[in-house]
Amino acid sequence: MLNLNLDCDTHNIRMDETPTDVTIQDVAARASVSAMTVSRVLNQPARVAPATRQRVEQAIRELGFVPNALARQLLRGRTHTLALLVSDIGNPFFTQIARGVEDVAQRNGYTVIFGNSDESVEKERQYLHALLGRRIDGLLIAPAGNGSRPMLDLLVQRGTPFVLLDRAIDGVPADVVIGDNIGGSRKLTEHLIGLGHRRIALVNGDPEVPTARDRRRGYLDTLRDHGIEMRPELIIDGVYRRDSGTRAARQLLALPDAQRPTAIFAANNFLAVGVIEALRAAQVIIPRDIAVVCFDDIEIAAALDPFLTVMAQPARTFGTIGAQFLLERLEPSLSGAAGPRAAVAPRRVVLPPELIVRVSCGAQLDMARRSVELLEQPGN
Amino acid sequence: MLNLNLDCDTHNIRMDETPTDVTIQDVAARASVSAMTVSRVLNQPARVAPATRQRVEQAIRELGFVPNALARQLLRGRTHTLALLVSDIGNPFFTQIARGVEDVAQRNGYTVIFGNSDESVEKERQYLHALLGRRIDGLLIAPAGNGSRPMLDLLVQRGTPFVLLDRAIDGVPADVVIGDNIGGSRKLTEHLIGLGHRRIALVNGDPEVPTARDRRRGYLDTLRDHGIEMRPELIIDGVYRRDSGTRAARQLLALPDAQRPTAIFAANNFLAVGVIEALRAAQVIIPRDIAVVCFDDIEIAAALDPFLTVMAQPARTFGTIGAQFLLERLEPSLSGAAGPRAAVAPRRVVLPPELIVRVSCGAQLDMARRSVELLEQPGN
DNA sequence: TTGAAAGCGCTAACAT
DNA sequence: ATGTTAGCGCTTTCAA
Repeated sequence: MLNLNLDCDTHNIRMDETPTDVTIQDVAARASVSAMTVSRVLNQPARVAPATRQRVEQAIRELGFVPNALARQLLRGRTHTLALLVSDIGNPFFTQIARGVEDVAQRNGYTVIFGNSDESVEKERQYLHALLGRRIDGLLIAPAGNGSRPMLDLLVQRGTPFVLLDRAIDGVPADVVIGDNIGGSRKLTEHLIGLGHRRIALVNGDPEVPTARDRRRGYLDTLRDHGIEMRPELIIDGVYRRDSGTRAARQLLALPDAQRPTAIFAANNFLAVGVIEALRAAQVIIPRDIAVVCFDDIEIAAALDPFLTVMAQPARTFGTIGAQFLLERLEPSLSGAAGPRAAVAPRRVVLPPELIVRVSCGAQLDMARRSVELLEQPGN
Repeated sequence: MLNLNLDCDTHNIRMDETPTDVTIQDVAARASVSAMTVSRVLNQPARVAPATRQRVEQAIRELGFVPNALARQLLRGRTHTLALLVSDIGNPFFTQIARGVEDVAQRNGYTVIFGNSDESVEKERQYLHALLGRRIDGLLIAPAGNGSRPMLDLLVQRGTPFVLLDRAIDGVPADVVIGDNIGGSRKLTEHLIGLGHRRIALVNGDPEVPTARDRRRGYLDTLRDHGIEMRPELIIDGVYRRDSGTRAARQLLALPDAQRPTAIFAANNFLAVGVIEALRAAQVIIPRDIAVVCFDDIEIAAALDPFLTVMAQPARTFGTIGAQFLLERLEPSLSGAAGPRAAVAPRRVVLPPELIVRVSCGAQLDMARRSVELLEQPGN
């Protein structure tokens, strides 16, 4: 695998030369035209004589000229750049959103800057400042929490359109794309109740986070509707992280037998993984000893373990719709030839999540067969 | 959950007013100083009289002034922006890399633009052009394939430093951060051979992709070293995607009994998931009927299913090291007060992956218990 | 310590 | 169809 460089045209690295940009002037000189003509070839090719155009295009190619977008942006006041600020880039939910945003943006000639606030309002603030400095045209943001308001107000003040993803914030006049956290939470809880569970624990994230609050609400409402008493010791707050789930599960397992839950509702995918880990470590069998359901999908895991019931959200769609909202504000022509200055009122879209119950009789038999044979010939 | 807006200071949306930028001039006027003074307050606060500075700072705050980075960049020729172009943002491997890059960049005052080439050289080309237009200072790229060369040559020509991540490309004079795909592949294959397997299938990605080529090589070399005959029908090429894995597994299952593999080596995490799905669908028990190992980690899944042996790569480190390489080229001062113009030769780092065998006797017993009880009381 | 002038690379608005 | 002028918002000289 030793690769001798047999290539002849390998360019040399000239780190020493002053990295002078190839400008439009250079191209103009090379093609014996004015800078304006080059500019026109770039922006309105039809308005340049074919012969001239060809000459200019060749010069561009020969010089490897790539127009400086900064200069254009400075002049036009538009950067054709969007930004997506999420609270956890490691979460597949946000990754999917990113795909959706990137897709729509790319198709419309926009570039996307991704940022990761790590659930920290401070980091979020830093990012926003950098992004505003870069004069992004619009922002999609999954706010770290209610502490994000001041920054959002600044955006409003500056007139930079933005879209709230996944988490709404009270009183912020912006488009919102969220999931039905209360409804999804209700369905998940009802699913458990329908299976006969009464002592259902909720392993939740930070109650400051809107989604966590709503998931808790759906859980509580459903218990109440079914006349099941809410038990404080079965509700554990934390953060949307694996270790938080592990800790919560341990705490639940430490309860006296009579109080221990028969089912655990993990309010988030990471929490669920943590919970499952802790349960296995404690030799607790899912779902025999304790059942587990979770809000958010764990796509890959679910493919490997059919015993996980999840509430899956159409994450990618969060991104595409959010990006479309933004683009409609940026280019009114896109919003279906709308009125001239019809300032669209903030929109709010609630995307319904989907309950995915993968377990089936067949799967169970499969699992049974699997483990029975397991001890005979381990081969992994 | 109906949120009446009780807030009084909610700013109105003024989409109609011309969104005139607050400029340095505005601040200067407000503070009764020249633009230069404001500029200095921003860049070299120490060189401004405290009294003046305070006045300026207040004006900045009052006007909500955020300096236009575009103008500064245009002037200075440096954007303090890096770009990360990966081939699949949905892959946790690249997500982890992104975290690493973002981390280092942020800490050094750089912004990162993420791009997703979707394994398409054409999309990659479009992105690169947009990025060059934006005058990024440096690029980290997991090239889509050997077809990426022309673009990389352009980067070399322009003198924009870049780092190749995960995939090296012959004859491109740039820093490289890759994993030991051959070595990792060998270990994985040896693991299977050690367990007694002889008919080991390889479910691989596109042979055009360097990592796929290397993983194949490690597999082949190991078979040869152990005197095991390579069987063409057991080597299936495809792409690094779940459905490709599913298809490959089906194909393998369709082989006559005598030829069917006893173990499958999935060359990538997504392929592995597809393979596992297909096997379960066919009532094939892992690892009794067929063992499965895979290159790349499937972190979450592994937490749920201990029967998966994987070759995990330190993805995040790929990102941090890559970003550091870039920054060292951009700001020589970072590279340990190196010589003035010591043009560092291209560096090549090979990060060793780690074999993770999670299955244990305890886990097996756990699984056994689990399924035995399963049919009695399903509760998920 | 502060200011005036010039210009980064590009394009809108006028010429021609 | 092509060219000229001016200036986007900022910072680098050079002066005061």
